[in-house]
Amino acid sequence: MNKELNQYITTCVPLTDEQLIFLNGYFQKKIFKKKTFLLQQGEVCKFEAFILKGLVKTYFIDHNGFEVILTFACENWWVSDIISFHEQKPSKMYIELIEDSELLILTPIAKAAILNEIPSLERMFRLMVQRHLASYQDRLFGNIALSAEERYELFLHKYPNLPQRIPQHLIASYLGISAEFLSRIRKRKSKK
Amino acid sequence: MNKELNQYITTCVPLTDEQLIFLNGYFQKKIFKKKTFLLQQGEVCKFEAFILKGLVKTYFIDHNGFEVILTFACENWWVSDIISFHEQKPSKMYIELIEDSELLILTPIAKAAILNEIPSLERMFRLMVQRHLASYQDRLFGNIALSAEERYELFLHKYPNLPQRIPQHLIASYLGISAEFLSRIRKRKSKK
DNA sequence: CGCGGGTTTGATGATGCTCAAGCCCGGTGG
DNA sequence: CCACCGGGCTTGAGCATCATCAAACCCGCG
Repeated sequence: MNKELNQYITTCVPLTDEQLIFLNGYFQKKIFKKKTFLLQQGEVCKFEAFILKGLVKTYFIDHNGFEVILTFACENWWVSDIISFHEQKPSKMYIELIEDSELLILTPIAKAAILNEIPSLERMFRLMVQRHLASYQDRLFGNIALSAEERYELFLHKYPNLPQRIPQHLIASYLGISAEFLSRIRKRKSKK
Repeated sequence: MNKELNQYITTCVPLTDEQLIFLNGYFQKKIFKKKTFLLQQGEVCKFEAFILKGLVKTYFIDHNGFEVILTFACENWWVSDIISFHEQKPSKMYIELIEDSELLILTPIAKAAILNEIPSLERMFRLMVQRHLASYQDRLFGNIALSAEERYELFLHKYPNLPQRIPQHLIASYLGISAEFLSRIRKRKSKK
């Protein structure tokens, strides 16, 4: 039984203790070193993972070979290539650890088994997908409507504890700007 | 019974004729004039709509009062504010018709009734959300990794029949550029 | 101690915006 | 039927934002 997972689940769906026990049995706790790839471009994503400890980035590679960060995920978030996972098609995505991490892994078979037994869990997974959707929607809007500096401020405000854990150049990539320009933004800020 | 809807559904989930008949009864066919708002900022979204005919835009308003187009949707697509609809929370979005349109409207109550009777339809709705997710993901990547001209080419390539139906300045907004700049891109293109 | 990855700084240049004006064209009223 | 209007598209000039490249710097780590 895992406390964090249970807490997360029960904020989405009310479940009995028996159901929680049943369900916990289908997750595999695994530990990974940083810089490990959980998924590489071309592979089919075979997991949804709940993060107990650590920090993960997901990204695409652009046509100059540079990373474009799609998401960061840390404690109490899910990480996966949702689309590749559900359609069992090759992914365009890389998922790589930024920190040593501890994950609860859910395979497609395990997920099917759980949902078969506890159909109301559909709700939790739907919420998970919706949260990702909302996040992409906000970021797309931000990237179009906001300046780089405003995007940075927003990022600091939304994720106050993350910036210390993430190298600058990755934050820059997430914001859609060059590492050099982020450095200048920070300099301007510190002068006030 | 509606042919287009049935066709769409059965490519997602195999259903019996009885199920299709049952299900069709829960959709309301409605006709709207262009420039009608299906949803405005602050309202709770009370529908998911399948488009039989016509063209719709969804957008946010930025802090200068300009539209930022999130999506276009036309025949055989769904339109809704997925998040507002499911959480029954006020939306940040506008949904407005670009053309006179014919829609099949599904209310939260009707959706619940259908899913209660035909649980396997969950799959179709999950696919709908996933397609939106994939689309936002691709656009976010494109907006970061690609130049305005590349984004425009990609748009023409992905939706070859849409550009004729959509005013330039809306396409510009969708691409995240000014109407003037799109005009220049088109001029450059035509010179080749 | 030296190495290497990350960050900073400067100089230069491209991309795309803003503002203002003109143009084209379909719709509307006289 | 024409004149006028208004919205969308184009064009030009000037400018802001942000990228690129190169060099220096910083600092933890082997």
